[in-house]
Formats: sequence, structure tokens, C-alpha cells
Amino acid sequence: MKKKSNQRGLTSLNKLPAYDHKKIEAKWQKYWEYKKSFQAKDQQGEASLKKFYALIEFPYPSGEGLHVGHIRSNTAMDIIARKRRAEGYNVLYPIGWDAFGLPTENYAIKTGIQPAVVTKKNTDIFRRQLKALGFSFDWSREINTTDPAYYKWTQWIFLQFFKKGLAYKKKMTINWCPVDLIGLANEEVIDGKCERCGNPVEKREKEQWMLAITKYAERLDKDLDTVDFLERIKTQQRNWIGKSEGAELTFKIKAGTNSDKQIKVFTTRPDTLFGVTYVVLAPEHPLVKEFLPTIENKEEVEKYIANVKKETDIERTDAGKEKTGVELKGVKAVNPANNEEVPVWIADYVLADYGTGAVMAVPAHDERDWEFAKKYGLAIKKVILHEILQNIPSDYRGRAGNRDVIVISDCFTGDGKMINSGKFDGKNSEAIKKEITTSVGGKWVTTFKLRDWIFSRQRYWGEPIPVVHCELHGIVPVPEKDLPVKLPKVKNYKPTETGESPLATISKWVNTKCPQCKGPARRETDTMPNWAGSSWYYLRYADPKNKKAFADPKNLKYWTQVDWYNGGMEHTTLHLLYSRFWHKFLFDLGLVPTSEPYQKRTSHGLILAQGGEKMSKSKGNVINPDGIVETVGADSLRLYEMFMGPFDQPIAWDTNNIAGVRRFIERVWKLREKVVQGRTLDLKLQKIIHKAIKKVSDDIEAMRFNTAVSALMITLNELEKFEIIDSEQYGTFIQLLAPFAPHVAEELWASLGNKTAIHTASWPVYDPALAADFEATIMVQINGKVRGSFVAPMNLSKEELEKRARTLPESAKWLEGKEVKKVIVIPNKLVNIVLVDNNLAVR
RNA sequence: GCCCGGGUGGUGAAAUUGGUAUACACGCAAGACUUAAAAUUUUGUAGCCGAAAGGCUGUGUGGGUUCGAUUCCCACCCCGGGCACCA
Repeated sequence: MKKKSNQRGLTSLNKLPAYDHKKIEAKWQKYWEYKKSFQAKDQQGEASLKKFYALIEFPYPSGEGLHVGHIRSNTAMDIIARKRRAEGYNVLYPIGWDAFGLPTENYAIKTGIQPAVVTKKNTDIFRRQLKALGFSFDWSREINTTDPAYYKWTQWIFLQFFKKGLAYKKKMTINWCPVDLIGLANEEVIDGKCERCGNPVEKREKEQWMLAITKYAERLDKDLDTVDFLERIKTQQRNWIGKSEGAELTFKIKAGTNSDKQIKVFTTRPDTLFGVTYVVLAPEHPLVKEFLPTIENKEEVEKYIANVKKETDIERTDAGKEKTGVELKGVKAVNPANNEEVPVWIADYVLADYGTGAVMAVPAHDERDWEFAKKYGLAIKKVILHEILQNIPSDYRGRAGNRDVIVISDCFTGDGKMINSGKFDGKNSEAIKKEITTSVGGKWVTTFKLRDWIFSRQRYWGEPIPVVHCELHGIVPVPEKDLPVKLPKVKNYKPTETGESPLATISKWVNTKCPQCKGPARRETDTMPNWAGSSWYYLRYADPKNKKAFADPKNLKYWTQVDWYNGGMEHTTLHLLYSRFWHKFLFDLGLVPTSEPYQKRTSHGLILAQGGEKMSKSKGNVINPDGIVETVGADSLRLYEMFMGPFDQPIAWDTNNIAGVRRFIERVWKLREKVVQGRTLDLKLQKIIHKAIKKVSDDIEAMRFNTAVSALMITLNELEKFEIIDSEQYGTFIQLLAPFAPHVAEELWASLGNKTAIHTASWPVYDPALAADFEATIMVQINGKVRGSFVAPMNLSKEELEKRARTLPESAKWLEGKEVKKVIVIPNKLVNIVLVDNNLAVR
């Protein structure tokens, strides 16, 4: 393997001391900070550099310190950011703190320490930990959602919503825990009990601030087509928005003597209209109250409604639960298609806030209606016939045809041929949906599952909602010049018995003057949910210190939209949807230049504890990164988290495996002993390096970090076989390593005599001719089984490949005395010789 | 129930267009170095049969398509995540 001829004129380099991660990492972190290496430049106008905006979800600074999961996401985007810089982009990779939230507040309740103080302490810890990992964040743009200079603009945006009528107050029922004295979100109620204390939850009527996200439902759905999100993320967003098209049909009512009331129903299956055997209203439907005086079983109905009210939403919507209902006796609905009179029921399986809060029930073709009709003995009328079943007796069960097993259920929810449907008989049900809708005077409409966003919390640690309640003028927004409405200090952070925020107890703060009439007024004491600050933070990074606007339009024009946003799957529904909503609203006001905030969104898999459980403080299985940085270094930790498995999948932590990547770094360090100054033009060496450039570059773009690291390891294994490596090839290898393990890369790069830092060097470009192989291993198969192989030059002709395969000694014994049926030749890959075989049984 | 992932050695996992299954790493075993250990290093490491050469089996299960299937098709089982009576 010696390359004597190359040794002429090559000088060896100074010897390096042993690899000392602590010294090296501290040195380069200091260097980057001193040199402001990763500060993005705001550029405007024609001369501006091409920009790249890389974003990670800014962390919630919890008391537990940085989670190894943060490191996975941050390292991934750091690798991409560093590669982009090397490719000549002006990169913005910012960081901040999403610091409002319950854990901090609960800690304050317990200890009496101000949330602001706790937050300061926690962000200091997070900052130190993140800096110790060498992420190339632009620290000069650090933001904090709890900073009044930041939440001033969160409040300002809220006021814009208010002015456009998209922020409004609404009376609604909330889940109330009588022990914790707190309103709970539906997600916080488990089996009708408080998630925290386990006590049964009550319902309370309360005025809540709402944001009208439903006004944007259509665009939030449609515009997913214009962005580059992972398909499963788009699907999740679409499911959450829940767009559905169908018909709104009107049933006339007969209640007592002549009634002029009507019931509007929403259905996606107007084609089953002739099969309607009853109509169901949600118990909360406003018409129910109007019917009450005329119905025969008033008491029974009132009792039923009272029972339903007691249930929580979770109980009521539990799919496993048996449906219940009661007939409104004396009330009939008239089917607009055939004037048939059908009974009207109320039932818990119909939701008040979806569609029209009323449905037409077709038990023959809807499973829920089927279940309900069976239970209460209601009529079932078939109007659609499955294509395949059209000629089969209705009691037939079992095989139909050779392949399909059709079990005939009495409830058929598919499309088919229409029967018992008057003039529509014989037609295909799918095709006439719209026709049947218009024939009965119905409308074709779009509905969404998405509900308006409950935007108020009765808690302390959030942005105060910047309005006052005036006796004369009602709700009056705080003038923009008076923003921010600062959170006052309180003694006790515990929510009150009345369900009000602790802010309500500070009369000095609450009692104020109306901005309009200067008369007495009370401040709004509700605060915003912690989704608020994170709904626009990426815009603030463009101009984080601006006092006149949330960001200068010129900066926004240059930096938005975010080019690549990575975060956890847990935020791909709500946070992503909320921030897209805010962004679209700001876009409509002409305040941001794009209609979508993020061009590309990817997600990383969760890191689980050793054994596959979730990491949690209570289980005591949380990995503290500090210890790992201390013992093996940030570079090893970064490399391990990239190597541990596919980036988008959940994966269990295994401390033992860090040893492997640490060894790898030490071997890269040791390889430096073989490096000589200059270029050797060793073709074999160049080929190895150019293949690595291609593989590592491609893998980074596709977030296949695990195989990128593996490619670096394979490359190292190859390089170790050489006696001498020239500094140019070694330098290129170090450049490929640099985004993953930046500290050791800087050190080795400098040791090669480079006067400028590695992160300023341009990303290596591979030569396709060098990256390509000039020979290929051709597999020889007999009847599809590998029997041998030979090496051939690339692109050898099929004829020649077949000839060589046939003469291969390994194939000879299999071919002896056999007749060749056919030969398949795949250039550069394999030759498969298929024999006419009368001895062996055909597989 | 519906939607989205995934199932490959003792372990984490690779296989980019249907073409050498198990790359890379951990662990383990044996050897070298050492007084010894650690570290380092060399070799081996899917299972079964065999002294070896070699052969057979093998990517959750059962079928199918193909000269050839981890990859494509059909049916099913299991694990993870999301939604959940949305008419």
C-alpha cells in the first residue's frame, strides 16, 4: 500500500498532543463567541446575499434542564445551518425561550419564588448547556416571550385581532377542578377526573376570549398544498381542520297543530335521503327548548338533558360508550324527498357544535344510526345496494367469486346502486349526491371540525390580555402607546376560588381608567395561553430589538419565510396550526410578505429512556447532558445523537453506544499522524474522499444523519489503510465532519496550517468522475441463487458479462449437463442463468 | 374504529431504481501488548448441518407476481404516534 513516488517533496506536520475534548471545546466556543462567527447579517436591497433561515422550536426552559431530545433537533438543524454557511448562504439560526407556562407557575405556587426569577434561573442553565454543545446559534438575537419588550408585541397582535373582530368574548362551559381551583382544557380531563389531583371535574359557565381561527379554516387547509411539510404532518393538519363537504337539507316540522319550524341537517350522504327513518337533534339544540311545551313526554326529555349535561365531553364522546337518546313524542319531521313523516329524537351521539347540530338518521347505511335504531327499535330502510350484492340473495354469507370474501352486514356504508328512491332508482349513489340535494332545495356546503380557539387562561404566568372593561363603553382596548400591559408582582400565584386569575386580587392593578372616557374601569385579568408567544416568535428573530414594530418590514422581507423548520411531532398540530393562522392574519394586514410562515417542516423522533419508556423526572430515567459533555465531550454527544438511528423515528437512549463515536473521533485525531503537507494526487485516495463528499452531502439534505455518520466511519476505515494521507484530502474529510463535530474539526483544520476557521471554508464539491466506480462486482446467480462473483470494468457489454459468468469456475459445476433456458444480465450488477430443470422441483 | 409510522442478528440499525440481506456501530469471544488491569490493537461473530470445501434455511405471519422480493400486490398479527360518535 506504500506510495513511495508520492512522498517526494512532502513535509510532515507537527505532532499533536493527545485529544483533549475539554480544552478544545472550550477554546473554540470562546473563539466563535469572540469572532461573532454565527451572527446573521440583515441585508436588504439588490446586493443582498442569498439567505437561509433555519429554525428549531425554541425551548421551554424547564427546571429539569436541557433534554437530550432538544440536542437531537438542535444538532440536526445545526448541521444544516453549518453546511449552508459553507455553501455561501447568509444563515439565520436563532434561539430564544418560550418561557410562559404552567410548570414555572406551579413551582412559584409551591415555593413563593416569583416566576420571573425562576425563569431567569432556568434560562441561564439552558443557555450555558446549549453553548456547551457548540450550536451555531446567533445569540445576539436571543428572545424571551416573558420579556415585556417581547410580549408588548404579542399583545399588540392580539389588539389587531380584536380590532378586526377576530378576538371576541363568549360564554361557554369549561371543566373546573374544585380542588385545584383551575379551569381545565379538555385534554387535561381524564375519565372525568382532574389530570393533576384525580378529583371529579365540574362544569362551569364562564366568559372566555376566543380567536376566530375558523375564519381561516379553508385557507389553512388549502395552503398546505403550497408548502413542503412531511406528508404525515400535512395529514395531521388536515385531520385536525377536518374539512368535509356535504349537503345541508331542511326538514319541515309537525309539532302539535300547524308548526312553521324547520330542522336543518348536515349530511355527507344526501344520496341516502330516501332511507331516513328518524331525525336526531343534539340535546343542546336550540329547537329542543321550543318544542318542549308541545311534546307529550316533557319530563322524560328534561331529565335526559339534565343527565347529558352532567357528563364531561370526554365521557360523552367516548366512542366505546353506548349511545343513548329519547324521542320527542308528538314532534315529526317531514322528509323533503318523499314527504314521509319520521320521529324526532334527541341523542348524545349528535354533537351540538358540528354541522347544524342535527342529523338525518339512515340506519341502513350509517353504523351509528344502525346501532341506535337497533337499540330503540326504530325502522331501517335500505336504499343503496352494493354492486357485487345486486344479484345475490340478501341472506347469503361467505365466498363470492374466487378472491373476495364479502360478509354481508345489514348496515352498508359504501356506494352502490340506488333502490327505493323514487326517480333515482338504479342510479349510482355517488354520482347523484349533488343532484338529489338540489332536487329537495338543499345547499352544498363545507364544514370543518376545527373550532374557534379558546384564548384565555385564568392564570398568572402569561401575557395579560390588553383590554379594560369600562362601565360605559364595555370592552375597550388598551391604546397601543400604553403597551405593554405589564404583569404586576403578586404575593400569591394560586388561582382564586371564583375561577379568576390571581391578577384579580391586585385591586391597584385591576382598577384603572377607561382610555376613552377616563371613567372607572377594570382591567381584564385573564392571560393568554402559552401558545400565544410561540405563534409569531420566528418573526421577531428578524429584528429582535425593534421598539417601533414587531419587526421592520425590510427585515421581514429579507428573512421570511422560514426555509426549514424542525421540531417535535407533538407540535405539528396545534402550534403549527396556530402560528400559520397568526401569520396569515398578519399577511392579510400587509405586515408580513408571505402567506405561509414555514416553507419546509420536518420532525424528529422522540428520544426514549433506556428500555423504551418515556423519560420523566418521576421515573428518574432522565439523561443529563452535562455529565456526558464533561466525560466524552460535546462532539461525541452530537455525533452519537445523529448516529443513534433514523432521525424521524423514536429511539431509546443507550449510553454504552457513545463509546463508539468517541473512539471514532479519537481515531480521526490519530489519523492526523499520517498526514503530510500538500497533494499526492493518489487516485484511490481521491476516490474515497469524493465518494464521501457525495454521500455525506446527500444524506445531510435528506436528514439521513445516521448513514452520514456511518459513511464518515467507513471513510475513516478506508483512510486508515493508507501509509500517507495528504493534507488536502484529510482537510476535506475534516470539513465533512465539521457540521457534526465542529470543535474537533476546527482544531484539526487549524493544525493543518489553515489560517481561517473551518466554518468559513466552502463546502467541498465532488467530482462525479472521481466519485464513480471504475469497476463493478458482478454477481453470478444460477436459478436466482448467488453462486459466485467476478470483478469487471464498468459498463462492460451484456454479451461479455454473460460469457464471463458462464466460464466462471463456480458456475461450471452447476451448469454441467444442464440446458440453459434463459440468461438475465443486468449491467454492472449481476448475471442470472436460468436452467431448464427437470430434476429439481420448481420452487 | 379511522389515519400515519414501524416490525431485519444478542443490541441500535443499513440496503438510495425489484438485483450480493445484515453495511456502520455496540456487545460478546479468542489472540497480541501488559507483572496485571484499563486503554489500544488483530481476528471472529444470523441460524442449522459439516473436519473442511461447501450446502440448506433466513428480513412479523400466510399467500401472490417475478429469472430474482426486506423492497411490489392481497389478507392478517404485533408495536409506536395522532384523531376519535365529525353525520
